[in-house]
Amino acid sequence: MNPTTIDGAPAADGLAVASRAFAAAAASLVPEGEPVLVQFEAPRNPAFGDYASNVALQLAKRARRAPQQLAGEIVERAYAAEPALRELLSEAVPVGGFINVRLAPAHWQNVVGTILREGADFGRGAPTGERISLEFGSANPTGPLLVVQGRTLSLGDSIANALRFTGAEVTVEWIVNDAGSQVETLGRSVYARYRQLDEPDFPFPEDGYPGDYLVPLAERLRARDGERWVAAPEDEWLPAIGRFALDALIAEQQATCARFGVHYDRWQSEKAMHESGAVERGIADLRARGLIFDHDGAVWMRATQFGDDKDRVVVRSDGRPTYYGADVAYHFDKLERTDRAILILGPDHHGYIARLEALGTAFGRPGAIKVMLAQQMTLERDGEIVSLSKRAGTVLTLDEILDEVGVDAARFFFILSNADSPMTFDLSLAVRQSSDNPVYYVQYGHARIASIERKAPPELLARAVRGEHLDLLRHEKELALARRLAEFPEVVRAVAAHLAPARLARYAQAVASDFHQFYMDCRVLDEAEPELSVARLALVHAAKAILAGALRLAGVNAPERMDREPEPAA
RNA sequence: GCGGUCGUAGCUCAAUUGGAUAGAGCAACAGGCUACGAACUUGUAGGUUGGGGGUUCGAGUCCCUCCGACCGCACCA
Repeated sequence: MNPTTIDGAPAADGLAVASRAFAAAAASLVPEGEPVLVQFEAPRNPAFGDYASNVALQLAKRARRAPQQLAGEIVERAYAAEPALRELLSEAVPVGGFINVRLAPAHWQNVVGTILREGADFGRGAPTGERISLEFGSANPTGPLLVVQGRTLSLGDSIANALRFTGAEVTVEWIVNDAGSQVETLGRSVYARYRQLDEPDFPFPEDGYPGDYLVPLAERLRARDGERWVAAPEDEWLPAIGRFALDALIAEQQATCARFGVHYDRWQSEKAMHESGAVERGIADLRARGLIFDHDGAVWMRATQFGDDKDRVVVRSDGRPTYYGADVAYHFDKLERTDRAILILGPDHHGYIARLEALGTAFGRPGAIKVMLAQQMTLERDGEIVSLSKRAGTVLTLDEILDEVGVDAARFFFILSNADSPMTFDLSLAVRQSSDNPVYYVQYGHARIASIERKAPPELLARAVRGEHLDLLRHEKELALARRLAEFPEVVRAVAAHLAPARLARYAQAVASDFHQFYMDCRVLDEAEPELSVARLALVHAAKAILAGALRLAGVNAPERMDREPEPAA
């Protein structure tokens, strides 16, 4: 666990000084042994101060003393040894074995100054050189993206942004399942729709992809090729139409991703991996490691060696690689290019986790592959559960939802809960475009600040941006807001470390809430007090930068103004 | 049957990975605009964290065991 640090803090960082002083004091109170590491964390309850250390609790057993008493002595000795603490801390109190620390206002004033200089890059990590592959989305290319995939896209893109913010080099990728029988099924389905344009009774394949969404494709096919496939033999039209449909649907999926603000660095074709020999290379690597055996004419991977419940076929007895075989190759390739690979899979791929993570170990890189599961999403409309099935032809596409609620509301909503919690999406709420959606709360905060700045005398704003008079920020609400802004770097790091974008959304809400509360109590523009106005303009300017930064990581716009739509007549 | 994920306020979800009195939003109730945007804000109410046991200074979090929901158990993808 890493001790809490505050980015951009001045050299005489109160927390760092306190940390060293407490460590020295604690060390003098316990018998010789391992060095004492003092960690601070922000307590949930603000009444316990800005930061708290549990060092006394952890040392209690070693020192054979009551933690409460130990904490008291650590504080005493630290103050005696480090007089500067009296300036840096406004208080340090032992309570219940914890040591609760409150930093002096100057600390938070300095944080505001730092944010003014660095903007939304406040706390951005220097490049670490770590290369990470992040795969998510990857729907079958047999239809449009559905609402459910919106969740994965939002989660994945926010995680990618957070990882990049912390200094990692991220490759966002999508595997296109363009090999295998589903392409033929797709080709037959489109062919049937194509024939049905003239012969409504032409039979639709039993296992074909139902719904009307392939009809426009069939029409495009006829516009392009006319009647040429009607009399053609199947071995001519099947590959041609399969390819045509695949290309069209992939392009459609890519367009939806782009509209949703999700950019992919790599669209990896599964077919291309087969054709380039990549699959054979990956399997050969495993064979060289003694993890492959032949049985019944097929090629098997010793998956049980890595906790899977049975060994897995990678090449069928007819010589065609399995889906897992392709994944062996894909992850062999990922690990050659990057230091680790993260995947977000849908709940139906659940049984696949062990097999995929095992590949990291198999390739000699234990822990290098991490699979996270996006739990199921239940859709609800008017209090009733909506069952959506691609097979049954009842679909709700991501594009349809975006038409209804817009990209911002959807992106924010989908990261309000983490991947591992099952989620219920209330469609009637979304369709209402109601201000219930928390994204408007955050955006409103940003727009409100923009409005203040439009109203502010330009020379005052200019002085504010230069960070003048920050020492006037002493009001409780001012300091509370500044404290919140200071958390930004650590929040983003936590999002990246725990792959938990919900924290980003929660944090954005907290910043907006602290701003709104400040706004109620503290007037920013006050002609009678120009210097205080400058200080407060500086604070809200910093808050605006952090709000914009958090929203940007979530893929959401930070508007300068918001226009309320008129309430629809009842 | 075997295995996995999940179970937190009426609803939707959090909880800094083992920390203090489990928090937000929505819904409910009662207040606040002749000053910078009321898409805001203040307060009230709402909980045996599915049940039980264990580990320890300390458990929503870790272990065991029941209950329940979902999912997986292919030479499909």
